[in-house]
Amino acid sequence: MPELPEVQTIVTTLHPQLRERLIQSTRMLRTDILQPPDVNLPALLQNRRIIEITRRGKKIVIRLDNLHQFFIHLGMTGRLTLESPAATEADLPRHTHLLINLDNGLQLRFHDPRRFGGVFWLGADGQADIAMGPEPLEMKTAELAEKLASTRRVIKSALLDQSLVAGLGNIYVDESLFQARIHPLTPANTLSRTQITALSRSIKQTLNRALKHKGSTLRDYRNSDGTSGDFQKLHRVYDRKGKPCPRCRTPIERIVIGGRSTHFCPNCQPSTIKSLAAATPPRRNRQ
DNA sequence: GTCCATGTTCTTTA
DNA sequence: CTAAAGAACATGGA
Repeated sequence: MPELPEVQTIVTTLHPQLRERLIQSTRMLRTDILQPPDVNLPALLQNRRIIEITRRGKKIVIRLDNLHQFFIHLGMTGRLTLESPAATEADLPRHTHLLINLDNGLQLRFHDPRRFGGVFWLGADGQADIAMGPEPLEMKTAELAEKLASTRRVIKSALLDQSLVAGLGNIYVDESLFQARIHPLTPANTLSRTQITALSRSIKQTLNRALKHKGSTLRDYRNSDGTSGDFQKLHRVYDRKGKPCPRCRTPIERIVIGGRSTHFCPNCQPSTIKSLAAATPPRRNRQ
């Protein structure tokens, strides 16, 4: 759920509150959210000072004074919040998995009902960005072009692949493709130079607008202080099936691509492949 | 009961 | 062999 704008909002909020803080104690209420499963996280964090908290793709990376680091991934429903400690553990909200008590009397909490997220210990040598593509806000158009030329997958699926570009998810891919006027089923390696230039710009603009509004809250996402994002009000296609396109009033369509719901305007985002039907002819019986 | 969900990874198929 | 498509993961809300 949380994509780059949501994760960045959390990191931006948390950084000034976490930097220089001493970790006094750590409590794991569930151990199956930790990777690798055999590390003793409470022992590794005890009396360590947090140097900084940063973002890479959708990962929240925390670096300690001994140069060890770990990251938290929020998956679909994860929350990372800073609050006053509960009187007892029974008072904690259901699905709270990790508590980190700080020397300013506050408590960092990881909460995740579906548990698609988790805590990943990297230690001194682990790298947070193995198999991750460039940061979309920093990538050059040529970089995007090179990545897209290397795959025949449809553009919607390609942009969701974190090894291609890191940080985009279902919302911002749909919104970016709409702004660039690209049909989501277009094979990535058939995009024109002009389309790639437009896409590169659209991705950055979309993410920057979302950042200004502190992300999109559809259901689960909250900032670390519990507040919601605002950007869902400005979505042009995502979750707007049947509603009029803000540009041409044609009803927004919803289709499923790679198992993910995909929203687009059939008029503003025409398929450039003249006949998608002809490109994938009806299957004939073999032999 | 059904379907759907802001994500990733493992398995199967081509 | 590799790339791509599909299934699986776990919970809750409509």
